[in-house]
Amino acid sequence: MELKYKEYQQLNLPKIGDDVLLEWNKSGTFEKSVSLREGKTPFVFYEGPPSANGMPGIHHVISRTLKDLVCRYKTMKGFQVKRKGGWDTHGLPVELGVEKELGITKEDIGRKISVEEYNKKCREVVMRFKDKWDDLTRKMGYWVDLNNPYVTFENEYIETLWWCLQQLYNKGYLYQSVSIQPYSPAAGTGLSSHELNQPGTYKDVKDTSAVVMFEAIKDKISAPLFDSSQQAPIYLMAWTTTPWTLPSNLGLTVGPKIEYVLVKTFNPYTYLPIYVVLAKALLGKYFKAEGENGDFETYKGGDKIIPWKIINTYEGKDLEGISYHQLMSFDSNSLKEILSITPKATPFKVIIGDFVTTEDGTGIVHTAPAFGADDYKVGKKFNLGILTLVDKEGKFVQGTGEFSGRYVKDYKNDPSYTDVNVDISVKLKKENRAFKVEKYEHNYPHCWRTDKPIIYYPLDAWFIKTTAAKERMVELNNTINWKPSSTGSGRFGNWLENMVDWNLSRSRFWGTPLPIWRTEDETESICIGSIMELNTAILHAREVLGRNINEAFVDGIKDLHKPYVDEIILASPTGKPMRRVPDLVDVWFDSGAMPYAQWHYPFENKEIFKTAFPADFIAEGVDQTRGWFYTLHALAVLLFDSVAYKTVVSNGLVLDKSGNKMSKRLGNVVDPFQTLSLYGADATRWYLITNASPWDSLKFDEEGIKEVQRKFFGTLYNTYQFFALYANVDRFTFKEAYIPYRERPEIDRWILSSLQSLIAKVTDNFDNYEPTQAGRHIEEFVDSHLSNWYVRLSRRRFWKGEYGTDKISAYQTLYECMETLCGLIAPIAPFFADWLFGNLNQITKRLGASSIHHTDFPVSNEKRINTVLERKMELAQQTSSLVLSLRKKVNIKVRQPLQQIFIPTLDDNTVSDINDMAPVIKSETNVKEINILDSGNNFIRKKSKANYKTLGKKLGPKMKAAAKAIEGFDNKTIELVRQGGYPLNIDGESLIINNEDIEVFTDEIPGFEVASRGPLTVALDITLTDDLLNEGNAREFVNRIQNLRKENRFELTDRIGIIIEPHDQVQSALIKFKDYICGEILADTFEFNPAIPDGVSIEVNEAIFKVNVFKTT
RNA sequence: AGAUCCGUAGCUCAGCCUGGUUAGAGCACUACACUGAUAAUGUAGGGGUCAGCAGUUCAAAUCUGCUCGGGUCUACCA
Repeated sequence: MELKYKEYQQLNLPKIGDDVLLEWNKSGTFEKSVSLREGKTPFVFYEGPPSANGMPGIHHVISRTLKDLVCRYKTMKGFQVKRKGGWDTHGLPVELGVEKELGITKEDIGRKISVEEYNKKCREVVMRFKDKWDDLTRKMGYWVDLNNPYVTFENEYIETLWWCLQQLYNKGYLYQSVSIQPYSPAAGTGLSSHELNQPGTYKDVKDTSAVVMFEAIKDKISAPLFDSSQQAPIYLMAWTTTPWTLPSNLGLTVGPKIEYVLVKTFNPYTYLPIYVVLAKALLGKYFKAEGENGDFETYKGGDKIIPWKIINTYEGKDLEGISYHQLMSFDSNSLKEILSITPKATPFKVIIGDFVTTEDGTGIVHTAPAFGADDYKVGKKFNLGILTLVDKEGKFVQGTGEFSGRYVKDYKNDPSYTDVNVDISVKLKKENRAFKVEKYEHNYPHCWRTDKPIIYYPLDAWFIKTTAAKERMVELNNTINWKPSSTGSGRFGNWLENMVDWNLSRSRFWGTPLPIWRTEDETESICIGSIMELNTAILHAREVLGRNINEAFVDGIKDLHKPYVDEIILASPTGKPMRRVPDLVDVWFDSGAMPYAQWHYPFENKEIFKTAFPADFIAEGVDQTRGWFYTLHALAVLLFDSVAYKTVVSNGLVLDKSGNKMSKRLGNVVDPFQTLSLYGADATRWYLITNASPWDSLKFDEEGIKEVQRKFFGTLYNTYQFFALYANVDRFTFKEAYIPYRERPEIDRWILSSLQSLIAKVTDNFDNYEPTQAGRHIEEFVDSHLSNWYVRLSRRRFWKGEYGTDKISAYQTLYECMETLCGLIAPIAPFFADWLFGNLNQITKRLGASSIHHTDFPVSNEKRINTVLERKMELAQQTSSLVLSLRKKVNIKVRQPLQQIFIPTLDDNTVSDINDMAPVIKSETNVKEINILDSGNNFIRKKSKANYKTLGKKLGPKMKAAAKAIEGFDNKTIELVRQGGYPLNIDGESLIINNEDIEVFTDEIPGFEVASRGPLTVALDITLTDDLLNEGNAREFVNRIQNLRKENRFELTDRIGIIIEPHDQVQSALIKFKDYICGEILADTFEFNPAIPDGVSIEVNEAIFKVNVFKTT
């Protein structure tokens, strides 16, 4: 039995996906697509590791589609693209999940459950949904190596991380310091930003706020202040919502460009005369307008209106360096104490900070370096020192006067708690140091576990000195191709500009331990860079410190996690014991180091690494910009002075169809498995890619997938079905010689030209990482060019006539289009492409590949691109469309032939174009003649319009008048302008206008109904002669019989006989067109019989009569 | 608060870079038509202050500035 193209009942995309997937798995299609390119230029791709402790969502499908299509495309372009999968396994989400599951909190770890057991649990949980992920990966057609993934908790992986850390340590980039972090005194623990971003942590609360007055000291620097005031002291006013930080105050920060004023007034609590300094913009907050320049002499304490007067104005930077008296002095915050902590500190002065605003407060910021990140930063910059007068339980330390031991907030749910902030404010009021005390409502973060307010608190942490390489990081970032580019220059570039050192420390349990050991006095420390180094050091320590230590590790360490590493004691060069610092490193370090750690570099795979760094391409969600994209970049620059990736695509979020973020809470999460099984991977992928640019957020709507399924895949599938139907009849298997392009009919050359143009566009878009545009171009081609024009117009060629050159040309052309389309769509719709390719290639064996993914991407043959032809065809389409609209208007169906149409045109090119396209237009619109009314024809009325583009430049303001004048031109004037140099009179001024300055058209033809679109106008002659009516009846009759053939399920090639009941209205037409009719309906016998035995009633243009059709073969 | 993306028909999106005449397509709705591939298609209809305001210009959906609304990221503030 000979091979036939498979024909199908209906399109079933999910089934196609399943079948193709089965084939891929059986034949190792993915592996082969990589091995086939052995020795070719590598295209390096990095997989950002997902965490398998949560279920995959639909948003994972979009980013993975994007990654997959690029890798598939590059493979087809001849590169070898290895794709190593990976798993992110450490980190807080994992730990929080385990805590929740076990019903414990962080404090219980090490008490209720050993660290060993806890980490064992984490290790189990972290791969909980690996199977689900692998399943999704396969079903969505994401080709990535699942068999040899990198896993961040494995010893080899961690060993490379240690190596990286040691490199940084040796370069002096790894250091310990204090950082100000969110801290919960109630829970006794620092909080990560992740925890702080839990819903409900930020609450509106009312706190006691105070505007307090710091007394300036008169000296050389402050002289400009004192020049204008003599009698009363001068105070710098600052505002705080946390009065408990005031004893720890060490500075006052002003904005360099903010305008400040010195104001003479009275203290509203003590009524004493004072001078105060504050931002001019905030005067209104503290002083009533009526009091300005009031009478200072008559003022009495208690008066409602307090007089005030601006004495002088300063810029922030003029105030820098002014010293002031400490606001609240205790034993614990004496200068002596400050200097004992920071020996060369110079506190109690005015400093400059960019972060100061005039939105709230006074424009002068009370600065306590221990209790705010900004404060700490400027404190350090201006050497203020640091005071931490509150301990980790949240109470004042001893030596802080009457406040000693008091909690700064009610952390213990103490019913007798009194607010220390109020007491501090009262004390300051009494001391003439408060200007305004009031309740202030603001948004403040709370600990998600205890519901108590957090404070910002200095905690020890290890840092990577990323700021040391800032310039280089910015420089190298400029070489990275960001999609979209705004993310690179904006979000990412901005982030780099404002970079701070990378806080690596996490005080958790399940993560990569920081491999630093140090002596108790912190004078000696080492950073371990490999397992071997650690094992040697373990044994060395036993030599030096005695045989009773590290007993469990004499055979080497088995697991680089806690608690084991913490049990190891090493010996310092001077023979002192060293213990590991307790911190783990930020999980982002794990993933940022994946270019090295995935290959266990430099312990193994040095050669592979050389060819696999940096990446040519990575892609993740835009939320990774300051996550993975940053850590990859930072480490590559610090370790290798290189970028980590050359191109990065950041895709946007997937929202639900109403534009809301998908969340479990709202219940609007889309289950990717369900989507894939319902619509298939191809339709889902195609929808995700073509609906919106990857970086725009996508409103996910199933209706959109249905549309893609129906419109794009349905159309392409139908095109194939059509082809298969007739190719099987004619036994077309592409065995005939390829018919040269120039010998093919115009319509074939046209679609082939469009195809080559399409290849060029698609290639260009894929090369520029614009898959959305690529997909949309393909859609356009399949729908409006291939299916609804080429196939539609060529239909007859496939089923009529001899199997000769014209027919073979049609088959070859359509085949080539479909085969090429397989290649073009393969990156986005890999299953359908392979399925269609298989259906075609199994019969013709044109390409020696078993999968489209093993072929080369189509290359555009520019010689075949005929833009003139493409333009002409467009004109034919438009003309046909206009004629059809006219037919509709006068209600004459297309099956009724009409005699002629008229097309007025004044452009010689259009004349020849229309003539060339006449056969197409005639057959499509069923008219006999096309009459072109050219410029020589004077009986049509010409109209003119200004060419705004050319005239606007010349005329400027006179444009409007000119346009109006031009619209009034008659035929004669238009002709004069076309001859050139016509003087147009506007406002008494003569302007020469030429042919190119006007557009001439005509949209009416006397006596005819016309239709226009743009410059094109068509008129239809609707005169119906008897001949035309007869032919119309004949064609109508053919249509009815064809429908009957179809209803009776006759084969395409079945010959029939026909008996017709005579009917006056159509009889003559049927007789006259008998040959035509028989030819169309494949009838061998054709007879009339008034006594028709049986048959069905048909209706031809209101004539109703019976016919009987029967097979004769 | 800063950065960034988005705002065009009931819905999904083009057009904006490079200003120009009547702002387009698909979906959905209605009617008619075409079809021996079609769950397709064609024609017609309704549907738009192009988020708003101001500026530049002869001319603004398009360029500039501001405002508003939505998303995301970062930060969290005296």
